Formats: sequence, C-alpha cells, structure tokens
Amino acid sequence: MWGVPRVSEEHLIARREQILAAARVCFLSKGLHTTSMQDLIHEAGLSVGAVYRYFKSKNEIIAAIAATVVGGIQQHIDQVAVRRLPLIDSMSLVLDGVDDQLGPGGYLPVALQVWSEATLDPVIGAIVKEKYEGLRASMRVLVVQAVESGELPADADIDATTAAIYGFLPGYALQRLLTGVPDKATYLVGIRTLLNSRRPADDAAVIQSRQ
Amino acid sequence: MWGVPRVSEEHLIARREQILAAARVCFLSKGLHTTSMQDLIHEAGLSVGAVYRYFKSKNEIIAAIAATVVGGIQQHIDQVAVRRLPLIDSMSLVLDGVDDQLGPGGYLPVALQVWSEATLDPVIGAIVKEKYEGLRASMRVLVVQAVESGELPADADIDATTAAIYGFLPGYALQRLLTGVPDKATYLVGIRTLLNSRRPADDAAVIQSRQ
DNA sequence: TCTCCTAAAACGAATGCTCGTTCTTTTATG
DNA sequence: CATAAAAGAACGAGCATTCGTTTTAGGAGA
Repeated sequence: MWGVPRVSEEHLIARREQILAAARVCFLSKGLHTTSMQDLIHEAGLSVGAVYRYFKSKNEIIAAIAATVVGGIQQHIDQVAVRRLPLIDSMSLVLDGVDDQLGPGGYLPVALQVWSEATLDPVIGAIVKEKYEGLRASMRVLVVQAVESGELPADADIDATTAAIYGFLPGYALQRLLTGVPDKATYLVGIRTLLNSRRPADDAAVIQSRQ
Repeated sequence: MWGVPRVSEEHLIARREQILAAARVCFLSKGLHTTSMQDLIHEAGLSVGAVYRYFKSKNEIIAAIAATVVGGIQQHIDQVAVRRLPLIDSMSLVLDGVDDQLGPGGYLPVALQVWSEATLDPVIGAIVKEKYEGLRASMRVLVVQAVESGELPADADIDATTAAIYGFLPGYALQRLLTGVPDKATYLVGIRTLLNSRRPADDAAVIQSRQ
C-alpha cells in the first residue's frame, strides 16, 4: 500500500446503509419492480456510479433488503421470550411487534413484496427460507415454555404446535394488510378463545379483556 | 344491426378466458411484473391486437386475475361447511383445499403475487379486500357451527375467533410457500393441540392421529 | 506542518434493449 | 359486402447497466 487513498470503513458501511434505507423507502411506496434504479438513486441522493460501486445489480439490493427485513421482529420475539410470560401474554407482546411493522415506517409491506419475489427468484427464496426458519425457531421457544409451564400438554408435538402458533403471525399480518381488520385486541381474543376452547370458565375474562 | 359481422358470444367469452389462462400460466412462472405482454400474448397464441381487444391494459388483466384467484378455495370451503363436521375435521378438509392450491397448477403462488400488488395498487387492493372478506365470511360459518355444537364456548366472540381461525390458512400457506414445511398433517396436529390445550386427556388421540 | 500525488470514490452521459401500447392493414363472418 | 375481429409492424419512453472522466481523501516526502 503506497499512496493509500481509502476512506474510513465506517464511511463505507454508512454509504451502504444509506442505499439500503433509500431502497426500503422506494420499495415501500412503489414496490420492488416499479422502483427504478433512477428512483432509488435519487432517493439516496447519490449518483449512478456510487450506487453501483456498492451493489453490482438491482437484484443484489433486493437480496440485501430481503436479508434484513425480518431482523426487527425476530429481535423483538427473542426479547419477549426471555421474560417467560404466560403464552397468551407473550403472544400479545409479539403481536405488538407485528403491529409496529404494520404501521408507518414498518417493513411488513416490503416483506410481502419479498415473499412474492421469493417464489420466483431462487436466490431470494433461499434467503427468505433461512430467515423465516430462524423466526420460527424463535417462536418455538415460546411453545417450549408453554409446555414446561403446563399451559400446553406435556406430550404436545413441539414442532407441530410451533407451526400452528407461528401461523398466527402471518395470519394476522396478512389480514391487516389486505382487509384492514382485525385489530390486535380482537385477534388476541380469538387466539385466547381457541387456546381455552371447551373451558367456558375462562371466557368472562376473555370478554373483559377485549374491553 | 345490418350487416351483422359478430362472432358468437360464447366465442368472445372463450377468447377472454383463453387470455386469462395464459396470464395465469405466465404469472405463475414469471410473476406479474416480469411477465411482458409479449410473453402473455405468445402463451395465449394470439396477436397483440387480439389481446388488446379484450383487455385495454396489462393492469386490467392483473385485476381480472386478482378477482378470480380466490374463487376455487372459497367454493371448497363452502362445500365443507354444508357437511357440518366437527371443527377439526372441517379444518382438515379446508387445508386439503389449500394444499390443492399449493401444488402444481394451484394458484396460491399467483395469489401471493396479487397480495403483494394489492398493497401498491388501490384498484387491486379493493378487489382483494372484497374477495378475502368473502373468504373470511365462509370461514365464519365454520366458527358459528363450532359454537352451536359446543366445541367453542357459547359466548365466544364469533368475529374474533373467526379472525384467529382464518389466520391459520395464510399461516399454513405462507409457511409452505416460503419454507416448504410443515405438511398438512403436522400443521393439523398443531391446530388440534391448541384447540385442546389444557385438556391432556385428549392428547393420546392427537398423537395417534398424526399417524 | 504543508504539499504533492495516487488511487479510491463518485459522477453522469451514453448505450442498447425491451417494454406497453397504438394504429393501420388484413381476414373472416353472417 | 359491411363490419367486427384479428393481426403485427411501428413507436416513444424508460429501463438497468457500462464506462470514461472528475473529484477527493489521506499518506509520503519535505
């Protein structure tokens, strides 16, 4: 290294994140395919060449977005898990996290774009598969806790039950995204009703919790 | 009408369906946006002008696909409902219908494309919203039956419970599309476990049912 | 500390291609 | 034979990406 002309590594990372942030904004409002590189570049406030220094194609940007779009909610779930609350309370907190991602600035609409792309592009598909298996693993912890605490039967099939409980998350998110309902409180009442089915004694509390 | 040069109305309808069938094939393999009009026209075996006689834009074709893509599964659910089976058996049959749509020739991957588009295009969004509210209404019938039969508490919140049960469908479909698991039998064991939670006496039957 | 100098970093005009759509022409029908 | 239906060439716009040029950061030599 003679005439070393490099910029700080933090700067490189920051530039990369600047591009990804712009990509998230664009993808959120225009979608993966309707967003042009020009749109994205303009949003980032950079030049064509600058962006192509950090990502060698649009697909590579999409792949990077796909890899990061699950991170927030998984972190949230892991934080819920360490509190070792009753299952329904954990679910309530988890759904709060989903709500965050549904609201303004949330990435669930982008995630939906990514899911769609995952069924068409094997590279994106592999990334998504890995990430959502990780997310299921986080949810699995909640199920194990519920079995340990006696909320679920001791001989319950952990993976099967995890799949069903995990299904509540996209089940909620998609209903909200596509039809606008239900709100979290209502959905939670529904979950509680299923968990407590054939135990009418609990239902007064359920009704009350809906307010 | 003097020198009437019109072709039979059936012919017109058939041509329209021919175009939509080609669209479904293309959208399934290439996605809504990567499919060009040329692709679609070639798949239909028609000319540019012929297609534009029946649909005035690509968006109009997408909208027509969006409107039809839910039909199959809803019809299936309605048929399940008239049999008035126990809830878990109804769910088993409903999930069979979902499996059909997941397999080769099934339209769930296209549906996922459509959901994605629905968050970006208000016209598609309105169509999707209406269709999936209809689907939820079909699922609601199953919940009402379960309340009537005593499988769910008499004072259960019907709409809340419907939302939760309905969530099982996209919850299953998305897990299968994105991660490949679980299979229907496993997911059903999970649902059964949740429905029977805190009733360990039933679990022997649950385990057995998994095979 | 202050200049140079070099290579990385950033720039943006240019490119070639494909897109959705239009429109004129040809064909087929009752 | 009048007209709907089908055909397909043509078009301008916009796309992702390339590449030659300019700017800038920061170590080396004084």
